[in-house]
Amino acid sequence: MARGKQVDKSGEMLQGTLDMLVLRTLVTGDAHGHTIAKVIERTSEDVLEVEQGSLYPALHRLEDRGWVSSYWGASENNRKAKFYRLTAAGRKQLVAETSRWRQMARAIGLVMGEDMLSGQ
Amino acid sequence: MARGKQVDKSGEMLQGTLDMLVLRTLVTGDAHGHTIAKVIERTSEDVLEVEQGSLYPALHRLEDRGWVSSYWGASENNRKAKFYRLTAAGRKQLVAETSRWRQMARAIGLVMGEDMLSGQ
DNA sequence: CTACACCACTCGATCGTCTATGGGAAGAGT
DNA sequence: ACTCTTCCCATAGACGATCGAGTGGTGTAG
Repeated sequence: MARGKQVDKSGEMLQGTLDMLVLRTLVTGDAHGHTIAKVIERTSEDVLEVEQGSLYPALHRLEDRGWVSSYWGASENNRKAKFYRLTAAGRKQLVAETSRWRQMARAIGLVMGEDMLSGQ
Repeated sequence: MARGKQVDKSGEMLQGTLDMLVLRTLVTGDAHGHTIAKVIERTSEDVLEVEQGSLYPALHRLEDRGWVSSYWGASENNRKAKFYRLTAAGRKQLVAETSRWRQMARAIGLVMGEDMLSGQ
């Protein structure tokens, strides 16, 4: 098929939102990487795809910045797994990123000419 | 000032949406770079900032891909300016990117636990 | 004992954005 | 005439997030 390339894989469009999504997922409780990815994929109705090559760097990034902490434990399937817990700073960051996300989404809606509903 | 860095400039969060915004702006009519940037900033109520270092590469990118065409003309202020026009392929691309944007925004809303209003 | 799902991690490449910098030309003010 | 500001286009280098592909290890089921 003399086709060009399909430029859009899901993740490429909204770079920068993965951290927020991970943080949000951890509000429910501690979780390890594999689970976090599955939860995001499922709750997004499989629209979002979380690649491992994006997930683990993100997790380490969040930990470096002090937004999550980690500890080793056993997964639901009795395997060794690194669990992540949201820190106080992480909660603040989540609030900040969420409000920024809403602001940006609304701004884009304005330009696109929709009534996207500010939703506050 | 012993300040670190402010990680979030607006554009960094939604990488990939600039093309869509530019395309959308051109639906109204041909325009040159400087104007396109102003229109996006204004209609977004100054939430979005369009840096020249992002705008011109984006414009050239869009032209390379055949989504816009360009021609030299005179601006409203009687200055030399390169105008851009949406092509038929550009319109199709805009439709595709818009629907993708809506899908992603909705998916993120689901994960974030909001009722962001699917809006169709 | 083999196959597979689960779990973590890493590397190279790519791509879009940013900051910074360059130039040129019109119009206003001095 | 000169300068200053605003408008307008453009590019270079650095940066950071993502992707694709690959490594390695371990319970569990057949």
